[in-house]
Amino acid sequence: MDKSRVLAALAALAHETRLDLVRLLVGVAPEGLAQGEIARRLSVTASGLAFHLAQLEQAGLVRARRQSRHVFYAADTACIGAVLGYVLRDCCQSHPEVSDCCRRTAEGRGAPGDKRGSPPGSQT
Amino acid sequence: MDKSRVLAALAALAHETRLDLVRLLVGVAPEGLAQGEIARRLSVTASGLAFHLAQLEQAGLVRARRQSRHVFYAADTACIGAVLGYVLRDCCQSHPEVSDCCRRTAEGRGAPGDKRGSPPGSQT
DNA sequence: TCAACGATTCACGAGTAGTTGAGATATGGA
DNA sequence: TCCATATCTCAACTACTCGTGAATCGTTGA
Repeated sequence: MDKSRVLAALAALAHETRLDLVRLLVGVAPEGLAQGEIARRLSVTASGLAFHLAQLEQAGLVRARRQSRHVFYAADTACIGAVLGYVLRDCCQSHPEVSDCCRRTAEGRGAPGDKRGSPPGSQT
Repeated sequence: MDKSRVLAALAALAHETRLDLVRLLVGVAPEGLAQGEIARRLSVTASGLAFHLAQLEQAGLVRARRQSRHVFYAADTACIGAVLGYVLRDCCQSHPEVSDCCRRTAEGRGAPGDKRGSPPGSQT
């Protein structure tokens, strides 16, 4: 897991459709879903879906598997975890507060002293 | 921490210069560094740095603080952790393998059965 | 007030991402 | 073989991002 792979993965995740794709595919991992079924569930066009799946596959976040006329896409849960772990360790040097907030948010507990209820500039 | 904030944060992180910025600023958190000092350390132009810092600040990943003629930028470690935690929980539904790989990578242990030494299509 | 310094903003051009529709390709069944 | 279905590829277009240099703004100290 090197820097360029992590950058590609982050760029791949930084799009609403692809984040939805990852959410959907992680939910059905490790079997995955056929492209047509994904298109139906997320209401995206076939060509748009192919584009986004290709991005995710190139970033290593999902893997494709042909089965007769269908192509099943499955989330690569190990790769997704490795990307998050890389950001935690290499970019954040395992900073205690980063790790702590990550764990708390992941456990659905939120931050105890969450001073930033709304971010500067992102409120509507 | 809603979806649009996470998307903005991921997009902000998905750039080499900004990932370097985050690494640098997390390393000196919570004090932060003045913009000129950051520019020197990372060898980027002043205008380019201002652009990237603005991206990071808008995404909530760093915070600016004026001190006389200097503007100090500090990483918002809680926000960074929350973004990672959101991806773990909301997008990956706390999938055990994702959490596991994340924890292992963050602890520098790597994955035990890492079948993907190199990703499909990202090797040079 | 003035000069020096740090930070910000602006315009411009190049490159890339995203969306869409049309057509091509591959597979399975009648 | 023919048709229906599933997936892929391509071109065209729009919109955005990024890097750069110049100009501008704000603060400080003489």
